[in-house]
Amino acid sequence: MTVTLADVAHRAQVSPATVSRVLNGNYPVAAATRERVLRAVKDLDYVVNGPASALAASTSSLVGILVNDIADPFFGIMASAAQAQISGAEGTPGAIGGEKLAVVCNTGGSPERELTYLTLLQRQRAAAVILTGGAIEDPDHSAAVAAKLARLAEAGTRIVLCGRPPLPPSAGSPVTATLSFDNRAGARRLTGHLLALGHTRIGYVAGPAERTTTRHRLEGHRAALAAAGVADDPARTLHGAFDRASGIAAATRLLDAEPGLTAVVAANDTIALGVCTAARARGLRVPEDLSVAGFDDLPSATDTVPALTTVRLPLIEAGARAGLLAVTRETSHGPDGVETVPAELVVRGSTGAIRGA
Amino acid sequence: MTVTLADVAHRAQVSPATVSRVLNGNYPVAAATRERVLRAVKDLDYVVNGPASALAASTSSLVGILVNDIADPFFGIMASAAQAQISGAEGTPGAIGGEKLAVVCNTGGSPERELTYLTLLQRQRAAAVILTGGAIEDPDHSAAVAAKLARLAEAGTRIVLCGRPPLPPSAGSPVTATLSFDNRAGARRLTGHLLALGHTRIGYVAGPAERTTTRHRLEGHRAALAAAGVADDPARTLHGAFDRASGIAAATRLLDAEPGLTAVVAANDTIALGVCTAARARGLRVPEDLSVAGFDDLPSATDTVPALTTVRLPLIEAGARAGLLAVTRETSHGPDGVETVPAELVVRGSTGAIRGA
DNA sequence: TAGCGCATAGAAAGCGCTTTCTAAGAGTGC
DNA sequence: GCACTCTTAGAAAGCGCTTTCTATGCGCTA
Repeated sequence: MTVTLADVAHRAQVSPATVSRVLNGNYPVAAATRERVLRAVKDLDYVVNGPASALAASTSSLVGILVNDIADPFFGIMASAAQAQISGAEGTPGAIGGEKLAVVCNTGGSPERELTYLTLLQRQRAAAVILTGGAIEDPDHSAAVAAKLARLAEAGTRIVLCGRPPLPPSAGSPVTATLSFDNRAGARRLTGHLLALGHTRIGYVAGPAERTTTRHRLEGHRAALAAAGVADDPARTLHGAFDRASGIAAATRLLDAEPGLTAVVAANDTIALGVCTAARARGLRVPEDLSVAGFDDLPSATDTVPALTTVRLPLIEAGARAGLLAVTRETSHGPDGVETVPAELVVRGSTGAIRGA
Repeated sequence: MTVTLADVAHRAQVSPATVSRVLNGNYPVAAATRERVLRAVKDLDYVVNGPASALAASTSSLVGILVNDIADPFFGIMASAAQAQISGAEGTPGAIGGEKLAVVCNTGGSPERELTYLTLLQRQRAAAVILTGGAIEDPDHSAAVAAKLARLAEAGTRIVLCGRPPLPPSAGSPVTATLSFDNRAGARRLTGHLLALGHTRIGYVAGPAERTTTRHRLEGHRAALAAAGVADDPARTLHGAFDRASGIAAATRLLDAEPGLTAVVAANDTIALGVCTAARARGLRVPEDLSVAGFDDLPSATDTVPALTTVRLPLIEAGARAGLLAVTRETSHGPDGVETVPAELVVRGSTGAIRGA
């Protein structure tokens, strides 16, 4: 049947214990012995039995990356960076254990599936779990997630939040590290930029109401308006999904209701692209007739003409850092294990001074 | 410490064997006993130890979905459909085992990472593996993949190809089922459509040269030209990546070299969107001055004005079917387990009759 | 009433690793 | 030259399940 560790041991003329030690590299083995074992491994084309290994060591080599929407580049970029980091982290100083299997789990934004995946990963005794993207703002669900994370942490699973707000810092929080995107500050700067250009009638296309990311960005937007003494007309804010169709629909409604808008801020770049499309469809030029701004600085933000003014989130860096924190003994800088990821304003062609200003 | 099956057995006043049987549902257990066990499971918040279970049963509940590019909606859509199907397939007639953990592994198009992931999934004794997207046309790599798949199949892992060409049908092929996209026929129809509109100077923006998908679509394109007796000028074909930037770059070069082109066919929709952008950037109207066509019929194909003429691939259906084949005892229709997924021409606004025709 | 089969549940032997505990040599210092 | 430490490797006991084999009790038929 399949080759087992015992077969390797036999061929290398050593005990199973020695083979295990060579493969896991956590115990001194004489160079000659090691060579012999590695040769036998290669000769027999031996592949470790993961479940057996996980059972004995009571931790597996699985790292789960939870994403809200697998088809959204925002998550794709982070997940891909995290995976690359984890795959390459084997030899990293401080690395925990050997080669990891980084896998992404798509919750589709559904609270139930988020919980299901967490349970499934718990069942697999995952080495680490990375949760990306905003959390769902439902008290019941948050509590259920927190409880699940506590169970995971108890079993030794490292937990990294990437782009999520920190969990309430209770004593003995289950979370290993949190990378918190500074959505509020970024949004504040973005709207501040538009205000500085003279805009005061600014529409806002928000994301799904129940996401923390949506709320934080909206709060930043409103804070900027308030700071500038500009009244915030609630009718100028519309909620939708984080996608292009949503941007088209919302922009259309917004401009129908108030054709005098001179700028529209979108909760992310994909929505912003939709807003641009909608604007052009009704004959408005960007930015001459309408300034449009996005958020995230996805690659697609520079695909259009003019390129999008947006807020840059270092997704690749954040994803990679999340991966690193997940599989090494490295601990987080920052108080309570929370690292704030900066959100930087990037001014491009899609925003301009208000006419006559 | 953590709750084990023995704890549950003790609480339910039954033997561990009975608990196992209740949880796996593969053996008759009296209703009353089952109830008692399920109560105990709930009371203790018991979660199966996946590795232990996998070790004893010599198969895990992991299903790996390999994708070339996690940030590409083409893969996102298929993967997401497959995941949804697998998560929901637990009770399906013919289902193999219980709840599965469907995870996606991003190879980034790298042959090494493809092999690495396959090995890692082998190590985890995955229940099934789904390989999506075109294969890499390198004899060494193909052989290595085939060998790896053989090892996986030997260990009981089901293997489903989705959007890949069938493996050479050797006796005892390791592949459980193949969903082969009919790229050639689709491409032939698409170019046929342009020829029917009177176009003869048609540019082609191909994908990466080493992918089977690229080759098949290009072959279809050329077959259509040949069938119409239109000479195929190799200079009109440019290879690039499957992304928008590639489309912009290639279209620019193509139109610089031969401004008289009246149509450009792209190897996929994302490239086509880039072609549209490049065309507009040089003042060409689509479709009046230049017809543009894509492939795949991604959601973004209808986001633009005019919407893209393209070839529809039923990605959701294919992904779901792949998921089903992966986790149920269902076998593939079609000879050698190969099912051909049709590619249907979708005519929209981005293609038009040649001027004066 | 004896005997048989069927439905249900327990006992126990692993699955293939990891890791603790133990042992055997090989150096080293006095 | 002897006791001691240090390095290296083996023996063996599980890790928590699944599953085969076995046992029990019950409802039948003859």
